Amino acid sequence: MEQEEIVGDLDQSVGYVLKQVQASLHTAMDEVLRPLGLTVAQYACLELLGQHPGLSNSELARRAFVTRQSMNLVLRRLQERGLLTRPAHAAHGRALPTELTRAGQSTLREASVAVRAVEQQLFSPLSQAQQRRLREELAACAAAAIAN
Amino acid sequence: MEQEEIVGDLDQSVGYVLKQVQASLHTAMDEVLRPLGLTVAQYACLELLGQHPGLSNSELARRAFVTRQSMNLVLRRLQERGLLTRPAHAAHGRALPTELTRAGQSTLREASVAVRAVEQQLFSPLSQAQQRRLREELAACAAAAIAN
DNA sequence: CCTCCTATGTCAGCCTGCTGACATAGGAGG
DNA sequence: CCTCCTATGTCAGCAGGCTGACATAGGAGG
Repeated sequence: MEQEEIVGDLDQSVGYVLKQVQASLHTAMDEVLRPLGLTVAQYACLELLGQHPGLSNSELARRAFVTRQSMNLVLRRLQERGLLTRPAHAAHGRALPTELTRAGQSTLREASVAVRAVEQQLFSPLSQAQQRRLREELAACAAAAIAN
Repeated sequence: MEQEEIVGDLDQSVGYVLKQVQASLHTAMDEVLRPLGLTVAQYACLELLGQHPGLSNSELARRAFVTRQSMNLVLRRLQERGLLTRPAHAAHGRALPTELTRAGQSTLREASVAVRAVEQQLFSPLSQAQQRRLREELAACAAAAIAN
């Protein structure tokens, strides 16, 4: 229908290409997570808790790039499914430290394997060295953006 | 509150860092576009039409990484504001070729300048050569993902 | 010529994420 | 000690995006 050889200026924009790859990643992740009954946001939450047990709702939200309110809903769903536990009352401040249950850890392991495969597939056009450099350069941009 | 020096495994994931940068870009774009009364999706639509006049709803949706239904709503809003025009009836198939009005082109120019500045700022930690290589490598991944 | 098959535009309903607001807990500073 | 100030959790309301569905236009293939 369209001549794809005609390369517009948008393909010259780093931001557009970045969005393109991110969209591909999100779609691919959604496809492999759906059979496990997980959304991408829910998976992100589990992965964060797997690597940093005891994170609070707000802290999880920041690291998953969503608001506290959205993360709150994610946590509630996962808690209903028995994948994680939160104390009813805060021991010290108001922050409620969250932890994975056995079931949560099990689900996370399954999901993590699938997502890792997806990621590996997506970045397969690049060598290991290229992937590492890509990650470092993107991390530099992210760090600068936060500092700003 | 948290020791940021502690680097978890997630920061070793290209996908996570990619998401981080993309989230920063989206937030920054939203901030500069809001004063112009535009959402990120609306800007994307205008930019696509500026570079490829006559694109249909479905084609715009694909290139903006949303569904036809979502793009349809975006187009309707922009049309109400007089920023673009669509024929009431299709000349040939069912596709309705969309074009920017003078007002649309004007708004696009303003927005485009602002967004370009944001992008330049975000990727400023990288040299021109690094940015170019980054874009090419990401484009390679995107192309492979589509081919798959 | 007639029959699939695909692509497009559109409607309805749902879910998710965000903004705005509020109460509360802890710490900083006078 | 009392007063801001910040951070957190949570509730309510709203906008945006997605899935599912339908009708229609055009082309492919027998």
